[in-house]
Amino acid sequence: MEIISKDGGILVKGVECLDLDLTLDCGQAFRWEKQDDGSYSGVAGGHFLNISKNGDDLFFADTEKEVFDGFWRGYFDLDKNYVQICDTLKQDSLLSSTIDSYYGIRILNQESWEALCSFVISQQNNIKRIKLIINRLCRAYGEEIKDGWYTFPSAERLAALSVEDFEKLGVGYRAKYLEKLSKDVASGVIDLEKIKSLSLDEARKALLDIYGVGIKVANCALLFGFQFYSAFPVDVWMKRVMEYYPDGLPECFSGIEGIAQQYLFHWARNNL
DNA sequence: GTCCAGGCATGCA
DNA sequence: TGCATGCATGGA
Repeated sequence: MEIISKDGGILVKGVECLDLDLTLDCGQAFRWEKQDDGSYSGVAGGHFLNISKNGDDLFFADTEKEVFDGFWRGYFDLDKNYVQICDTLKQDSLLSSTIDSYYGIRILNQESWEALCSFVISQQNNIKRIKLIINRLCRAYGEEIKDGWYTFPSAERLAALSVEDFEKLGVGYRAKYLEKLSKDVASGVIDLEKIKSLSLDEARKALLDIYGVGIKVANCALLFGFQFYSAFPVDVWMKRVMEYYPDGLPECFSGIEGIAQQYLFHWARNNL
């Protein structure tokens, strides 16, 4: 991997196992929009980004080196060896064919607050509508950092909202969960940074104490927002996949269960 | 009109 | 501990 400053952005050469379509539009992040030229635009970590891929070259448009090193490099998990991970996972026969079909899915290291909120909204909901709601939330309460592009609102900002305010965004019965979650994170009753430092089991336990967070939402948040690659979310799609693993998960998933899960989730949505 | 979606809290046994 | 039920909304 070679990193070059070019044309006001950052060019990363030699990026393997990264497919933008599969990674940015697979139901782990909800704020990326495909552009007519095939690139993706979105906001994460308070930064706007347009990203494009040409062969093994990845281009971060209008991006300073500091922001790339400080945020995007980690967000796209560029320092993890996904080629090796995929080789390991392909010891499993179902994943072997799945990875061949959908090569290049990565885990995005999202901010814990955004991930937690997003997956509370995701429950008993479909991906299209999750995106719709989160878009409304950001437009209403986020900060406009580029024309038409808004940040994900902070817990402090959302702590000022009432249950009715959330309901107006169309979140339905989840409004009461979001209202309490926002206030508790803003006040420090829930400390997301501390949860990051815990073991997987302890972190999961802490998330399960949150009103509106069950085992599925907790595991999604752990995987996508707290960097626990062993978290293995099981939703309605993954329940169907689990019939293929009656004896439990294979040994080769160990430590990277979450990455295996992303491939299986994608396979299930396209084949079951 | 009916069914379903990256489920959860609640009540009851 | 495990299971049934209600829950908001919008797209298919």
